Order: sequence, then C-alpha cells, then structure tokens
Amino acid sequence: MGKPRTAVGRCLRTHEELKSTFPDARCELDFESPFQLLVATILSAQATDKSVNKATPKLFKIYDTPERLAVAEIPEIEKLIKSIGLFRSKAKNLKGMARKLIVDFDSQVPNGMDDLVSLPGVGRKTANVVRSVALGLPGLPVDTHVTRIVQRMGITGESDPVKIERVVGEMLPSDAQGEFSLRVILHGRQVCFARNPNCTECILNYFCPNAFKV
DNA sequence: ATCCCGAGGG
DNA sequence: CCCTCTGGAT
Repeated sequence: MGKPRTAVGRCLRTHEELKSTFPDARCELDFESPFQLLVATILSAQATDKSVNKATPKLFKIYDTPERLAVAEIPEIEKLIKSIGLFRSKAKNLKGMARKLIVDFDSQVPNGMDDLVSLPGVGRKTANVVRSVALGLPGLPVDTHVTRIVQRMGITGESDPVKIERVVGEMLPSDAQGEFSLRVILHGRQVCFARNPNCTECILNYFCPNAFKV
C-alpha cells in the first residue's frame, strides 16, 4: 500500500492503522447508564479515568438519579469527589446539571448537542463522549490529543476544536467517529506525545508529514 | 516540577 | 484570549 495523499485518505488510514494497535479501544470510564456516563465524563475533566472510577461507585450508590443529585448538599458531593480534583466546580456543576435535566429534559439525558452543551459542566468534548459512547450516536470528542494529532498527520490545519469536530467528522463514517477519537487519544498518550513524540515506534510514521520533525 | 481524555468566567 | 480550578501520577 502506498501513502495516502489526501486529507481524507490520511484520516482513514490513520484510523485503519490504529485499529490494529488498539483493536478494542473503549471508553474506560465505569458506568451503567447514560446518566452515570454523563456524571463520570463531567468528573473526568483534567483527571484520569482511574481516579474517576475510584470515586464513582460511592457517588452512584447515593446519587443514582437526577432527582437525588438535584437535592444533594454541595459539601456532600464535594466530599465524595474530592480525590478527583477540581472538586468545587465539579460538585456545583453536577448538582446544576441534575436540576436542569429534571426541569428542561424530563430527567432524561438529552440526545442533541445543543441540549447537552446547555448543561452545566458539559462542553462539546463531554457531549460527544456521551453521544458516541452511551447513546450510540455520531460524536467526535476532540481533546488536546485529537487536536494535536490531526494537525501533525495533515488531516486538517484547523486548530479550533469545533471546526476539527466538523471537518474530521465529515471524513469518517458516522459510526466510526467515537472509536477514532478513542484510538487517537490512546496513540497520543502512548506514542505521539505533545513533546518529543516517539516517531521511531510510531505505526503512522511512513505517511506522517511531521514524522521526526517535531 | 509538570502534566492530565475540560469547562466556565473575566 | 487568558486565567482559574484541583489532586494524583510521574
């Protein structure tokens, strides 16, 4: 196989190659419902999945529904999520999110991007995780890794995450967007570091425009 | 010391 | 656009 020569080609080839490295890439947050994944994803900002998974069992034991969470005492939530970090804003957001779910969305996690993003603590990255992982809908979570790697791979020159989401999303089958994101993130964490990427060990180096240059 | 699979606010 | 929020891993 030759090198892909277009942006779309590089995007699809990137995903194909990463499939062999990460065959069963999956969301590593523990959850049993869309509501739980929404909570876990809000908590995962600037934190590891492991630390979130350590805290959520107790949290879900007490606050297992929007109704319970909506009337929780903020300090009680803070106590349960303290080890995750950013606990004050996250506790406030969780309670506000639950209240809005009840008031505006009949206690159900909404499907639409605009609705999801209207919830406290939910940005596009979180909304796309919920859509692609819990709801089985198209969704391309764009984080710092995805942003860096699509740029390095010459998939798009865009730096605005919202534009990346749209442009790269259009290059992929809608049911592959979530997996693409998951795999690219793993690649970013294990090989294509922000500084000193390990190009020698990179499975994509044969067509990466920036291999051995960064 | 520095970095995380972000989001809100100024 | 830049700052802040936070603990834990490395």
